[in-house]
Amino acid sequence: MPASANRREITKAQNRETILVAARQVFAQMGFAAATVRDVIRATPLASGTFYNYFKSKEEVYQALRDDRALAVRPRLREARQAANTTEEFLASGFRTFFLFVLENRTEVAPGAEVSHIRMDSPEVLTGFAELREDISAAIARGLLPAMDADFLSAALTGVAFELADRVKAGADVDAATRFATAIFLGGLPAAKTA
Amino acid sequence: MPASANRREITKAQNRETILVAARQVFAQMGFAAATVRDVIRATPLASGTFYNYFKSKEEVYQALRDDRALAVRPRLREARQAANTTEEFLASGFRTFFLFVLENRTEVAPGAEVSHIRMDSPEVLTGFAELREDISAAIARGLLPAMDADFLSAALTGVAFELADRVKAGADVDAATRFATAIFLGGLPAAKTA
Amino acid sequence: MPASANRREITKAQNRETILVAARQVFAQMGFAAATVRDVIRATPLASGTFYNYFKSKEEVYQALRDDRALAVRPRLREARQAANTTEEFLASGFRTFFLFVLENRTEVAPGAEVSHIRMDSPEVLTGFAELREDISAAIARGLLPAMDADFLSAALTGVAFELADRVKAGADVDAATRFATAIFLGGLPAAKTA
Amino acid sequence: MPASANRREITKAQNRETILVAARQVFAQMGFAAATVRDVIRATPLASGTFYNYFKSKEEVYQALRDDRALAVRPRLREARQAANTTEEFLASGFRTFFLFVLENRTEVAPGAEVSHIRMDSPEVLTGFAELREDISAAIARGLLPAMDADFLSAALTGVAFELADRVKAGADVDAATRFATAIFLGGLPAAKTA
DNA sequence: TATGAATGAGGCTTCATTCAT
DNA sequence: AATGAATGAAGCCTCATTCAT
Repeated sequence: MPASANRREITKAQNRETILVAARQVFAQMGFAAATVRDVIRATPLASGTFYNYFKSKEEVYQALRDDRALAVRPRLREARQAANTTEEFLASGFRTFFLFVLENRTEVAPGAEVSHIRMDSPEVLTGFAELREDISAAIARGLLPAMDADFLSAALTGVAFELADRVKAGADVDAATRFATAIFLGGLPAAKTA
Repeated sequence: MPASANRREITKAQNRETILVAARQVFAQMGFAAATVRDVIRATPLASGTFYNYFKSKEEVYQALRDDRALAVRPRLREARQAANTTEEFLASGFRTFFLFVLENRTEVAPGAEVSHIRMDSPEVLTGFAELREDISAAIARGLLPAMDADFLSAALTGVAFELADRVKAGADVDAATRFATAIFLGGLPAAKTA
Repeated sequence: MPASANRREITKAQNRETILVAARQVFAQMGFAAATVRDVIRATPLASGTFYNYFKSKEEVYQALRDDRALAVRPRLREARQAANTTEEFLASGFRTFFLFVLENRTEVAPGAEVSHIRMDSPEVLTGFAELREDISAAIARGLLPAMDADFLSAALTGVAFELADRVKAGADVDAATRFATAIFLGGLPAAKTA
Repeated sequence: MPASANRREITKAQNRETILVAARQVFAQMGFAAATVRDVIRATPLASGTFYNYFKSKEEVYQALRDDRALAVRPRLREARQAANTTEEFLASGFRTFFLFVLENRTEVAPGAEVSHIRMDSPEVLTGFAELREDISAAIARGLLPAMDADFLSAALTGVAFELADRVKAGADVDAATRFATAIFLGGLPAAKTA
């Protein structure tokens, strides 16, 4: 009965997705620490027992959520960086891709909710950071970037990207943010100087 | 009987401190989301009811912890920045002060615990960010920094500072991190180039 | 699977009833004010959480108890009053029905326990009072009762009924109490005169 | 140091009174069952420990409250009944005195608060009921009332008095209520007939 | 005697999870 | 696989009461 098996597969995928979508809203609304499995279930048409057919805990949902996003953004970032032919392209396309992704995926956050930066060491996320370091090393090898501590550079790029992403989420212009971040790394403060 | 009133005051201050110290350890060990008020109380010689004479919830303790730290680091940062006579000094002393503070205040984190960055909008913390922006604007006016978007610059400095601080906590050298961050903002990647 | 759905419904109804029975005993034994939800649960084979699947608080159980009783006695009182063909029948059958009901439903009260008359304004109870007033007005219209303030009469009947019911619960004869109350309303003290 | 001892006595009496007044308001506002000793203390300028210099529990305060009121109304009722020279006077002055007392002593009740009729068997209250029975027996002996079951009559008078008192508290006219209650006991429904 | 913080028992409630249907 | 009520552990918090000052 392949058709029926198929149907079942589809339902399973749908239920998983239903839970993930609900969890994302709930975590955004009340914050991860305050949210409970019950809250996630309640935001769903499913029964409480059904949750456990898909996830073992809210931590696992959270991991899945982050991994999904990491999986979604990683290829885009990789492609952007690897297609770069100049230092400027390497930086600008990385920042721009990240800002656009953040903008697309922003969820309405309840005022007063925590901004939870839960630790990011799931394999999928760690792979994202590893890829950044790899791409940096490759770019240094290709001559796109000067020789330097890839770990420090990766940290600095990440920090600037995340902080400016917050400004973008708050309404700042993607192009302006991209130009600013790129300028800093290309030439420091003098390069970011207002005309 | 002022002496006796004093004694009471002292005990109260000690109890409050006892709770804060315990909370800091507990949050570091198990992560803020997983920690409970009970866990904090258990890490204390005090009775459960006593906790509620000082804080209403674990969120309130968390706020107090952050505010205490913000209050401690803010004057040091301000002084470092305001004493600067050159662009390099402005950047380097700010970064170095922050890295040293983070190192002094690092708490042993249980492996696998979340790194929770709960929302940072308490007055004390917000004041810290506001002070950074003020100091940037003042530095621009003094000619220490070129004219630019103070909001973006503040975000970029903050991002680099926090990310590199993580590396410092993980064992990176304070001087190396300071030099790297300063070089990036002084002259971009070329300036951070390995000799 | 309607049978299985049925089974569940039955279990639910049984649980609800179990709680109500336990609550009634507990309230009678220790008084409503002194009783706790825990006491009610302990008088039950159910788990603590189960209580909250049925009631939100002891107040809600209390309401349910009173409403159940109000629902049980109201039709009997209505029928007794509406079947009356004489003033005496109207009064006597109302009092007798009430006394008998109270006797059937009396719970052993621990000596020293409060007799708590929590507020009686749930819809079911209020409807009981409204029905009495309606029946009084109808009886006046039918000529069974002389024209008078239905509100005052309703209050007087209620007061006499409840107070004499206490004597009945304490062992007084239902017939004697019924005769006395009826006589008072038929002809005042002279009519209640001992032979 | 008699003056100072005196002063102390006065303060003690004032504190006791302060607590009683606060307790009365609190019980009226939230209902006896929901009220806590803490609530009473909070409605007071006194410290929590001070409460226990005067009362052992909220039950004891409640007793004191009722006893104070019973002590206040009892002589008035006795005097009213004993001064009566006719059946009508006996009834009317008893009811009127009670209604007036209730009106003077009514406390604003929070909507939705329980109307708690906690058990009334403190010595002071029981004495009030005993006095009513005594006065009834004496009145029968004096020929003011016909011979009848003093217990039933006491119950009926009490029931009518308390129920009509509720109407009086709700705004009904004291004279109208007195006339109605008196008429019922003098001649039953016909005597209470609207002109 | 008054004060008010400390105590810890214990009531209240929710929660994650199980499991019979 | 889905359901949703039952479970009871455990967190939350208040409370009555004590007691050092």
